[in-house]
Amino acid sequence: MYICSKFSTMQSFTEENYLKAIYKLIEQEGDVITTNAIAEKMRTKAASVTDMLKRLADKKLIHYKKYQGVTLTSKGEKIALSIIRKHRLWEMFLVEKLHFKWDEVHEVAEQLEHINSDKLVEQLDKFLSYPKIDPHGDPIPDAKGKLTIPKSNLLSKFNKHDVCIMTGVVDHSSGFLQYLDKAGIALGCEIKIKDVVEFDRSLRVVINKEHTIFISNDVAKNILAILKK
Amino acid sequence: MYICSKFSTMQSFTEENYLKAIYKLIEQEGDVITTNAIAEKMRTKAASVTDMLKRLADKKLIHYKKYQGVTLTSKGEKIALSIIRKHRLWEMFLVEKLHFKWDEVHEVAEQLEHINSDKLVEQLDKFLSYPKIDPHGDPIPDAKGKLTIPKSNLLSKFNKHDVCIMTGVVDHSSGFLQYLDKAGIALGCEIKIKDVVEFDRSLRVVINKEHTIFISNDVAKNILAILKK
DNA sequence: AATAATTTTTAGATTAGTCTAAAAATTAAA
DNA sequence: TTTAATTTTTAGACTAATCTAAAAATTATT
Ligand SMILES: [Mn+2]
Ligand SMILES: [Mn+2]
Ligand SMILES: [Mn+2]
Ligand SMILES: [Mn+2]
Repeated sequence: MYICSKFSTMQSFTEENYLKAIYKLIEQEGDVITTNAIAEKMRTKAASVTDMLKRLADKKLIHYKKYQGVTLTSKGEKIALSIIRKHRLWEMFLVEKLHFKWDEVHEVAEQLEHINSDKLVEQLDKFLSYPKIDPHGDPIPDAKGKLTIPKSNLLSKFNKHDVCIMTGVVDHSSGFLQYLDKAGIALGCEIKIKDVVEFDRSLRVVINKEHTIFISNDVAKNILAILKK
Repeated sequence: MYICSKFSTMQSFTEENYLKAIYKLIEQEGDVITTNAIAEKMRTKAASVTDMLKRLADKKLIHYKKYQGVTLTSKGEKIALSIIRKHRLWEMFLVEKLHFKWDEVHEVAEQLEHINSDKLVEQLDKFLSYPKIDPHGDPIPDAKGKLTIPKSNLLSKFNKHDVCIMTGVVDHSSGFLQYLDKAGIALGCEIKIKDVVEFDRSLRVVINKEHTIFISNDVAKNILAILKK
């Protein structure tokens, strides 16, 4: 079932989701992506993935040779980036204009990212004053698909006495985001590392010069930050 | 392909569109709707409609007996109204917040109306200050699905010397809406009928006490209005 | 280098939604 | 009240996307 049968340039929701999944796997895993990795990310079976890979290859959206893994063509990458752009702009809209919390936006954005209208995206971008990052600190590709990756590090990599600014998260699950809310940790807040426990690499930190909390290494590995100033 | 396999209450886009089409046909044509009428409205074939009617009947969304036509169950009507509510709220958003023109919103709203999130709809409604009508003058069902139909008449039914207020359109095509723009006729403007030509029932009218134009009976039959004061 | 384990692909089936062509039922006309 | 025209339904086929089970290819281990 096609969204719009009028134009051959149209993708189904499913195709768009595959392209996005492949893009994100390449972004984190490396250059060539396996069938199984896609199956896991898409929560489907390897056989279904193989089917889809053939179709995407036919449409020149991916480079694919049997048993050799997958990369995106520039056409495929362009589509993936436009989906990511829409996802993050909609998340921004939901938080900024409709007062959603940052742990409530992802599911809805998963639907909104497939709405097809260039004018809608550009006007939405303008309405939001051309945001550079989304509510989770992830960069928003510009209209041309250019994405400027902010260079931050895992909080777990910083040292005692470092003062840093929280810039993003690795784990985007609502569970983790709600934990951060409770801990008073939000995007842009100051995190001063008071102590690093040798034994388990857990941290004692001061948030916004206000309150002191302990965070496990597991948590620290899912927080992104940069050194202050 | 279901949008969300988690809940049995979920409809596919296609099912939602059929329910909406049946609702609108009942609204204008009368109580019982034929297979062919649905086929025409959905731009599909009668055989496809019969297939779908069986499925909708299985789900208790319509009352359907072979050869006897279709009506909506209250469950089916509730879904139809929620789709219409979303469609009109999104049109309002596009015009009010993203500065779309009234002839540009329908296609995009056709996509947005299927986004599934109660919170999104209620927050959007609030963000727009709970509008009662959409950019074309059509009433927006409230959160409970209650729809208050504004009682207006075709401009073609009014008489010489009547002064009325434009409240809506029958034809929603962008062609007709663009014609109205050019003629300076917009929702809420005053239309004073200066003359009715016997021969072809065309009208000479004054818009907003500003300019005089001639409109054919064909046009007048597609404009809704109420008497001023 | 041969065998075992793993990954990937094929084969065949299923479901939603669509189509055309033909059969059946209803409605209109003679 | 038969016959003709129209409407609606069935039958059978197609596509996209999915699945399971089995075959083939690749990679790892002896
Ligand atoms: Mn997200
Ligand atoms: Mn995000
Ligand atoms: Mn509309
Ligand atoms: Mn409208």
